[in-house]
Amino acid sequence: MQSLAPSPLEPFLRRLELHSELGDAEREAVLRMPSFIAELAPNQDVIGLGEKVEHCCLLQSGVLARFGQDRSGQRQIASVNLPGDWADLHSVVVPKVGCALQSLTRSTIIKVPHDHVRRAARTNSLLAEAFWRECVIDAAIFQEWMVNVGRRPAVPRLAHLLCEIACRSLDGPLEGELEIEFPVTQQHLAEMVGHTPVHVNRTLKKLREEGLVTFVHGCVTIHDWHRLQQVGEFDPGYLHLESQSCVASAYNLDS
Amino acid sequence: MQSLAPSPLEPFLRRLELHSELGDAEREAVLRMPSFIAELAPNQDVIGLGEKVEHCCLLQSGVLARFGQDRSGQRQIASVNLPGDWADLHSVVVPKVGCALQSLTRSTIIKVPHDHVRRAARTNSLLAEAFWRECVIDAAIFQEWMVNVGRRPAVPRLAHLLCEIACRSLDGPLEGELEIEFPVTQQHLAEMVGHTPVHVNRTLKKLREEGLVTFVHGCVTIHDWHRLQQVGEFDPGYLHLESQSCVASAYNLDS
DNA sequence: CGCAGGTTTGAGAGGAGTCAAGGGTTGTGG
DNA sequence: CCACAACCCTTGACTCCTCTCAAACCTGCG
Repeated sequence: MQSLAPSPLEPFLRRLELHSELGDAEREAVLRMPSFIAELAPNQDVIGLGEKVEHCCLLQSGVLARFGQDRSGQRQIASVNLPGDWADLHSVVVPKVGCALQSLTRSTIIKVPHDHVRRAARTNSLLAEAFWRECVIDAAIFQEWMVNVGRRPAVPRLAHLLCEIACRSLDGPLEGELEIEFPVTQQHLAEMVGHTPVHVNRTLKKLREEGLVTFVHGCVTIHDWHRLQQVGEFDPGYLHLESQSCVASAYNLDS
Repeated sequence: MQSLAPSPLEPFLRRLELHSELGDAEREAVLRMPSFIAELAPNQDVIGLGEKVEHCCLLQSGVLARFGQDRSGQRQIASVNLPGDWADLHSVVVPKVGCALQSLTRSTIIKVPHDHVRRAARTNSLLAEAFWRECVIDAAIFQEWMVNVGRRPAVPRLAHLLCEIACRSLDGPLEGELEIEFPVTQQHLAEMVGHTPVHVNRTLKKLREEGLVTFVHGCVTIHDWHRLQQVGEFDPGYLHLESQSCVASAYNLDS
């Protein structure tokens, strides 16, 4: 790999390469995409409900959430983005999605025009496949959330969420006591798990009293990772964090 | 378009073309993919939990569901497939997904080896994009389900589900009284909306008493489409059933 | 200091789950 | 042809989880 000028897209390229084998051509294509940095205040719309967008957002720092809402205005967060995520890569192929995208905290994003992403994908099929794969992994996380929201009672439900956040924030094998920056409000947690803020508060209290987790000012302290994982029925497989865990023999199609 | 030998994949090609502009090369590439028909009894696994697959399934007739489960074995259906759906296209790029795929009723599927789908996508970037787009639309439906399961009380929740099924089964504008084949049990409905079968039964009773829907032996009769849509807070936009509703200027990248 | 936004706690109401029993259909085997 | 089992649907009574409403308490900030 030859050295390229440092690009703000580098961490995002690394994310792609976690799941897909890319060659120099693909790497260059990604790093050459034009990008614009934007700062976001907390609770600021990146994409409004039903809005049609022209570029996609990569999250550099902060927390973003995609959510829908019911008629009464109650919001349900369908997914959360952490630094390093291609937050709305899907909008490249479906520019008008029913979900809004909002910052939960002060965040900085990198905007890349759809045209360039699409062109890169059109001229480079391995890259197209990598993008496609990222979107599918995203969807796998939704599915896990569906199970969480649809089936688990409050305590395991919140535990599961916190386990996921821990795995996605930290890397490497987790163990013992952990501390995670996750600067969202209990209101936000409620919107993620499909409960009311009041009930999330009581659930957090239970988790605290069990000596499992403390959540203060958006700082999550997991006191016993193993036991929390038990309680949350959490198995990190669906996150596909293992390098190449899902790459399907990228180069074996020499026919 | 020149005439090609009739292929069982034709309806699935049509589905792709609903969302993506394809040329003759792409059409041929799809229709030339080898395919194997398989029959499924009700409640038969197509893909087991955590299994790794080598071909993807297109649903010709019947109903398929993708579901996860919590530790106690409670199942949550994350999505339902109706005839014409590329049921697990996503498995082409992520062959090991955490969700199982099962038939809910007697079904017939068409299996296409991953290799061939992947090869078609690699050699034809418009097709790759079309596949990617299908997966993203799938995910948009998950998101809507998240809102449904996470936020709506029983009656609107079930109403919303039935509205979606109606829109996806029938085509054209809906109105007045409708009848839909949806041969699943109340148990299955419960797994879709995240409730118990008993509670689904009571909810169906309410819908019936309101004169909105009758569900008998897997046959759904919607007595008042407009009002059901109201009750279910249903807006079909997310299904992307309008032709070309999400195609992003497929051919405007002549650079 | 006073205000706003977030957190904590309580009391009461209501929605959904559980357990259990009875009723219909369908299909199979005697 | 009938008996029986299996499966699904239906209903009731009771429990429990979560929501609602409301008040108090923090904490940071203008």
